Amino acid sequence: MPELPEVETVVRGLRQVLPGRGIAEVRLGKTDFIDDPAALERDLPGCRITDVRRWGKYIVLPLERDAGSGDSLRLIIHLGMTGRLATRKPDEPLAPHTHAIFVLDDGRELRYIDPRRFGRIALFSSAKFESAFARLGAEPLEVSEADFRRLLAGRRAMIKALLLNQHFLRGIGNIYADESLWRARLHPARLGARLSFADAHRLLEAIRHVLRAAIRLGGSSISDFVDANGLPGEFQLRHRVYDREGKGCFRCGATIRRVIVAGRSSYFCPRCQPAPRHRCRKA
DNA sequence: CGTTGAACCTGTTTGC
DNA sequence: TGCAAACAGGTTCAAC
Repeated sequence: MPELPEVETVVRGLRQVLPGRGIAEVRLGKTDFIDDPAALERDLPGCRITDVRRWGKYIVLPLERDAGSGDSLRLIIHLGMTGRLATRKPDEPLAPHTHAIFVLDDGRELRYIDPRRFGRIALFSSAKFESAFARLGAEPLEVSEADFRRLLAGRRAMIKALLLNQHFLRGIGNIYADESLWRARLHPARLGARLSFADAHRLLEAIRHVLRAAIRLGGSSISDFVDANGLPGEFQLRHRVYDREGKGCFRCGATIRRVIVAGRSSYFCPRCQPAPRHRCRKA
């Protein structure tokens, strides 16, 4: 569910209601995906949420303590595969797998739901946040074409692996990697360093186009993604290759195939996205 | 540097 | 129908 467009959708929704709100109380369920549960319960009450930001696939809530002691905190939330984050009124029934509730000072609740618990919740000081998150790659919607070309240069990994690597670019996941590669007519097993100038140009254009369109439509709702208000996205209706094995390519009609690249299902059109002929390195 | 496979969890879909 | 296998939007780690 949650790649860059879905996280951005959630962030935009939460930004309408969270900034300025104080955290009154923290209630936790299962905590095996939380870095330091005791720290949340100890340090969060009394904090005020000043903003809602996105950093790759992370939701970042900058906090200030009303004592004004100077050391600001950042609550970071990663949705993993099945995480959901939304505000609810306290009388609304608790969804199954609700593992964290942040009670706000207006009586509403920010609830985190995650059946598989592949997500992550952690509290960082501003300084530790900077050092830990600066290591991630550039934002795909902000990186320049020149920088993108520089990133690709010398990378012997397959382009699909690079797109999924959050230290290469931050925020792209399996759906948007495949959708972008299809639009750019690049086979997922092509090597990054072997992409031509024109290939790189098309790929970055495709990434920008696909991510922007997905954000505009509120993300992709495969089975259960909903935004901060509980509404599903619509970009799944616009998927051109993802999860379309055996169906016709929207561009040329050839049969979409699925192969495993970088350990993940990768959908591509064998005609539009021709397989690379890697030079044989042995013997 | 790179790749692969497994692990972390639960739920849903698919196949025999 | 029933049960088991396969699969799922992500990340991390060990082993090669």
